[in-house]
Amino acid sequence: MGFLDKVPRLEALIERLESAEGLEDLQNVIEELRDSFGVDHMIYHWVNSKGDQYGCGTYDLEWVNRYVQKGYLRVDPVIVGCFQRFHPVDWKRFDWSSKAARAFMQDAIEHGVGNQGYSIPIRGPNGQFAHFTLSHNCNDEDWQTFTDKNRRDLILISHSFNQKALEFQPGRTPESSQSLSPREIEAMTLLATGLSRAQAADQLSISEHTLRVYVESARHKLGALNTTHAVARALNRGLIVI
Amino acid sequence: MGFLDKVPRLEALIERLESAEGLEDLQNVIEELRDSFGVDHMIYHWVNSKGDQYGCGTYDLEWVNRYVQKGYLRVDPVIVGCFQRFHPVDWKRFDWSSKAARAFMQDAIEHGVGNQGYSIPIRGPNGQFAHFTLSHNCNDEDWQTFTDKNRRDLILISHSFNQKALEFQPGRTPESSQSLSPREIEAMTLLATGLSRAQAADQLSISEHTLRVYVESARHKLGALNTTHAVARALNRGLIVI
DNA sequence: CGCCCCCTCGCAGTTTCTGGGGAGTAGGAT
DNA sequence: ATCCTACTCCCCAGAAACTGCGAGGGGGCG
Repeated sequence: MGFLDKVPRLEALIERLESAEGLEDLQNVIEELRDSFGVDHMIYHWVNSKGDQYGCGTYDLEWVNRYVQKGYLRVDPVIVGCFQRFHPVDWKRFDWSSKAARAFMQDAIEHGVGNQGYSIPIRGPNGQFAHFTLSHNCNDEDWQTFTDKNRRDLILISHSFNQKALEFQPGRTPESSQSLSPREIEAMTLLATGLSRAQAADQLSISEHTLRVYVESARHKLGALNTTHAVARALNRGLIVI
Repeated sequence: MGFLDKVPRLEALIERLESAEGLEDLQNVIEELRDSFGVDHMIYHWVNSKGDQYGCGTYDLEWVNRYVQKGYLRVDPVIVGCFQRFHPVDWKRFDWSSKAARAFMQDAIEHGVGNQGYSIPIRGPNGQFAHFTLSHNCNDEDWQTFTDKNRRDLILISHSFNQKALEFQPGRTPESSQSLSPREIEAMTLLATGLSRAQAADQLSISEHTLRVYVESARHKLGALNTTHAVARALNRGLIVI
């Protein structure tokens, strides 16, 4: 039975996904998902800008290691393309024109990655970014048919998968956020918009000294080392919005 | 017929949504969606870093104006709560404990917002943030039944809606092409974590002068007035993660 | 009533940031 | 081949921010 004839049952798949009990189990889940959709590979890949990454999926371990070791993260058009997009996208629509990208593609195909691919960008709080990707070996027409048919189910699955992955990801849970006083919020917000302390104080019609007290206070509450750090933390915790 | 008996046809709704031809038409679409689901209100609310906001939905115009004029954007637990979350969330799970939040809620209910609500956070490239929200007047049990039943459809609809809204707002991502270089990202990330320039330079094993060049460069690219501003913008646009 | 937090204001010395300059290498793109 | 970008290093002087010390009034809460 070809992969076009598979009829994945969304309900059952999501139920299984939500019953997952740890990162190891997610690996089992993604293999089951791959089988349910009948494609060659399915991958969840989480990444942040520090270069940390976590992934689970059905690629060869050798390829995964090579990917990490060669720093393909900064070359991979799937990463770059997903980062710029909102909606699911076929790999054909990525920019493969650069030399590095073409070399990467050739290397990938040699390591068992399919010639077709479909990736769903996912974004969470605090700039979290991931993508959920399917890869397969087939012709363009079949792939188009397949992705058209399963697009919505895949969106929902990728969402649930990301939620599960976030749950199991240590250190991604928000710290105990002590709230800021109204004045502190105002002061931090103005600084975050680029005003100097003097300008911000002027805008609030208070002395610069007073404003400084608010900023200091906010810094201490946030456990921040300096103003920039405090603004960054306040933004990250959603305490201020700019 | 109560709102629990409605059987919205996802296919038709999304088809209609994708045929929308402008922001004005999106307003029609959201009213049709509201009627299809049989709830009191449906809202799409887009927010950016500068405090600009765009919304369309079925709230009273008076309430919308009041919301903007009173700066409720900075108080609204729906905004704060969605900003910290990934998955759709019932309003009951937001933090309504602060005095400002309770005053806001009372004001909202007096202006026709329902006592129940369900919000879906949406994030796009470059730190774009929005939420898709339903509000209704009913008891907890009915609302739970309704949201459980329609959760998946609403996720898909909110996605398509956001894509459409993005399409019609090309100016939404004006400086999107101004991405930061790898070194600039590293430098900004370190500053955002509280390090001084000297410490950050040390960590990158470069001279402080060089680091300063990166920071300056990033500042110019981001159109920021100072380092704190630049860090705030980079965080908001999802260019760096801490 | 005392306690704690919030708001407001002040001084002074030290460190850091800002905003100009200039200069050279390497790699990719056109 | 040439241009452009990214990366690395250097100087200087003025402006701004940080650190740590202080003060007092107001409001809510047990």
